Amino acid sequence: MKFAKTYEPNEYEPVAYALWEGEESFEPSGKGEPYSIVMPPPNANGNLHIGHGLVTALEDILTRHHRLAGRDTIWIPGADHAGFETWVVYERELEKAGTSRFNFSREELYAQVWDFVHAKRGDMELQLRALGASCSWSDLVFTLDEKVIKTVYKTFQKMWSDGLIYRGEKIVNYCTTHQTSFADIEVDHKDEKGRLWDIAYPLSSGEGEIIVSTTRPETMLGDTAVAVHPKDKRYKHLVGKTVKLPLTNREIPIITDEYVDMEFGTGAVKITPAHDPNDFEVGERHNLPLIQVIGLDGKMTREAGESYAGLSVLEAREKVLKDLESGALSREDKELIHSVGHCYKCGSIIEPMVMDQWFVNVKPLAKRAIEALENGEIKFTPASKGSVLIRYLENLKDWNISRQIPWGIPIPMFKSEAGEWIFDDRVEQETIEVNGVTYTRDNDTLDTWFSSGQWPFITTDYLDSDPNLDKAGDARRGSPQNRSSQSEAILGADRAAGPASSLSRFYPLDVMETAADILFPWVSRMIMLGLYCTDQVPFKHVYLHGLVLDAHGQKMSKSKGNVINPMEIIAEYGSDAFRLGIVSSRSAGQNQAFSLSKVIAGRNLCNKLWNIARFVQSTLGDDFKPTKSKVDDGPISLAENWLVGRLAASKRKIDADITHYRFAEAAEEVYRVVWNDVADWYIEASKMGNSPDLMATVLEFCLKLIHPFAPFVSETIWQNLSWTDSVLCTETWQQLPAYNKEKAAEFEQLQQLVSELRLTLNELPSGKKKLLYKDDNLIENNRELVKFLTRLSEIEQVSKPQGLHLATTGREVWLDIDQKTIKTYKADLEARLKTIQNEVSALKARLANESYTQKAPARLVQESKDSLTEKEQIASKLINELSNIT
RNA sequence: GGGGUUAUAGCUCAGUUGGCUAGAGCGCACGAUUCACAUUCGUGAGGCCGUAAGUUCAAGUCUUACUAGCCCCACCA
Repeated sequence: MKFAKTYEPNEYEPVAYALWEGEESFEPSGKGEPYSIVMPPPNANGNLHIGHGLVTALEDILTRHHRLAGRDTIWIPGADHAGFETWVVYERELEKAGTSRFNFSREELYAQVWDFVHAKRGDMELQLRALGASCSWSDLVFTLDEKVIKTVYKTFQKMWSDGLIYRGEKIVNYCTTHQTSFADIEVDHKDEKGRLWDIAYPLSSGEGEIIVSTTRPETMLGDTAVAVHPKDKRYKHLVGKTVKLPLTNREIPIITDEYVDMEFGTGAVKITPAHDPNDFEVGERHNLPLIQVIGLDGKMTREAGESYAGLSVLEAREKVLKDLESGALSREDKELIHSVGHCYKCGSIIEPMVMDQWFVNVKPLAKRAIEALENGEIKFTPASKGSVLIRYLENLKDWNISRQIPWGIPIPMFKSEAGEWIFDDRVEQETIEVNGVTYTRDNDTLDTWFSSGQWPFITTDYLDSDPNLDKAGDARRGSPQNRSSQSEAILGADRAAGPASSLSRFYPLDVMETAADILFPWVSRMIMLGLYCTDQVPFKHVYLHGLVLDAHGQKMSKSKGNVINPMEIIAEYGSDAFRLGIVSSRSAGQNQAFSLSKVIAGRNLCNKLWNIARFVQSTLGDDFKPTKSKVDDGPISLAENWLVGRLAASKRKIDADITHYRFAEAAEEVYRVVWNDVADWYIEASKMGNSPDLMATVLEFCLKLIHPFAPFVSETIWQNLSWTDSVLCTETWQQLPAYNKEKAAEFEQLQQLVSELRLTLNELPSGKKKLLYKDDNLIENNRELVKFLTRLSEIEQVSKPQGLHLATTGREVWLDIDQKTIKTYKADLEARLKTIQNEVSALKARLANESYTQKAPARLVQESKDSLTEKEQIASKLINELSNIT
């Protein structure tokens, strides 16, 4: 016997995975219609968390399902340099070592982080293997691979030429701790209690004052105006005059702007264009000067005044309030709840800062994306996310792609002394010379989403192959002077020589499966950049999964200590159990709890399957080989005919579920068919007689059904069977033999009989029971089977039956028991009669309703009638039986 | 402020275009048993499907309002 008594996942899983890798089972077959998924690249130097566990399970199910279906399937793995995330980790390492980023050049830092990441890289890939990911390892892409950078620069250059990337001095979100700017979407807004202070600004003329309300008094040092609403009558007479800014005595004008809310505070707002996004816009409209009073280090600048320079923002606030106490602070401060932006990594308050940065003009990109979405070119699961995305795109503002961190793709832009910017990809040089002019490199790096937004066509090498985009050009490098129609040429620049990539057939992707919370930062970018660079949507479907919460529905977090590590679950229950468990009880887009009981159920299913295999192999014998071709070897017994029908129906249901991304339902169906149909009925019945070849076919079919969900146990069994010599992972579906529907229906009748008998026997006192029947061919022909399934001591045909008539079975059968026992059973019978009578009267009432009989479909009406007749018969038999009990 | 989403058994969740008796896993109760499996087998008890109204022959499912929760977006000094 090749099958050990118990299935030990930890023992078999690595063996199965090694087999797959050795056989190159995950490489695309090159045959059939392409099917492609690209993995959202996990952090190269991190560990996988439970969310990755879900991603991997879902994407692997899709991949294996389609591979089994004969598609030319690829699942492209990736590893993310995770720009800012990794940088934060590395900066902490530097800190631990007692040094800081400021002691190294950009090149040194880049090299250090590279080594740091590569030293830690690999864990993540091992963990993906432990999860059973059947991804094509030879096609793995790291987000800093040469081909990534090459494509990203092409895109950058094209966008620069098209005027979609521009240099702008704008107000950006800035973390003074990490000393980098962020995109709007990276800022974490929290409602916080703040204080609102009223400060009197005296008019320059010396007569009167205007009181402004602010939550940030320290920024008044950078005020360049006071604004009121143009319709505000209270201040009409003051508009155009100037005030003397307290503490600095600078004169600033009183202006009007629609932005001001008359209802809020005093209705007069101090305007600090350098440190508030709204004020910045007001400043632009009114040509106000910018005075930067907070530096990039979070300290007050010299412009803030001698006595404030060098103070932190909070220290400056204290001092300003103190200095104002002499009179300008006009009233008691008030509390208010307002939203404050924080760095999503360290929690520092985000300072709006005016900086020179690279921006993407998103309007044209978003417009095209919206059109594609409205045309239904991409289907979303759940569907509502499509319209959510459209709304987001409609309101999208220009995108800051500059980051002041060394770990990332360098921005390929150089500036001359005269302030002229040019594109050049020689980023390894600090200065370059073009036509005798020296240009200096911009030291910033690109926002990671700018490169990962191009992931679908980068990973499939699409730009290197599409003949439509391959318009050879010689414009290797562009400058802003000739920003004409270069862009088309640029993309084709150095492609003409290269061979067409074999992966390009996989673009656009069939499905992009990812977390719902990166719909905006990632999915939106992929759609915009995909359309822009390839003229088509990057994927046909988007499936979004929600957060995996802890067992009580709480978000997992290190601080709460409720983090569940998928590797620990795998170590205890096995990878298959983890996959089955995490996929169950979960629907698209929904944040749902992780339930260990589902993992346990999954483990039990693996055990059940293992034991089915043990039973089958031992029944067939250790040297079994099928004698006939599988298709010809049809079912013989009633149970076999029934089971073949069930398997076919089950496969249809699972196919439909997967097509509609109903993973949990598909997994539930696998569980049901293996456990209930195969183990509980077919295997049990087969103990009373079976067709060996069919039994082998049934097992094979089950293994294929379950393989996408539980690849390890199914492959391990496949490898151990005496008659298989292939790899299950790369198998395709076989046809099931034909079956006889009448025989299948007869088996269902037997099932009903067995169930009724079991129920009745359960209610009766224990002991051996004999079943009597009069004329019943079904029972006659299946006497041994019924006896075995119900544990009856004997089944006999008699001419004069006696004992308890089992009316609810709908058959002429009796349990041979004495009157005394029957009497004890009377109450149960009465209860059952009552239930049936209730059903009868409900049916009668329904059929008495003319609206129902006239308007409901005839099929339903007929069903009601049939059901009524049947139940009335059983009821009358029960009444008859009860009357016989004395 | 805007948008999304959820409410079904003790717990975690299914329930697709309305169709009659609302399902699963785990848990619980009762019973069984040792030759596929105690990670087992059989049986059962648990549900005014959040509240109120409406549409319909028929509503867990559709509509409206309400209540409670969760999530996302947003610059309110």
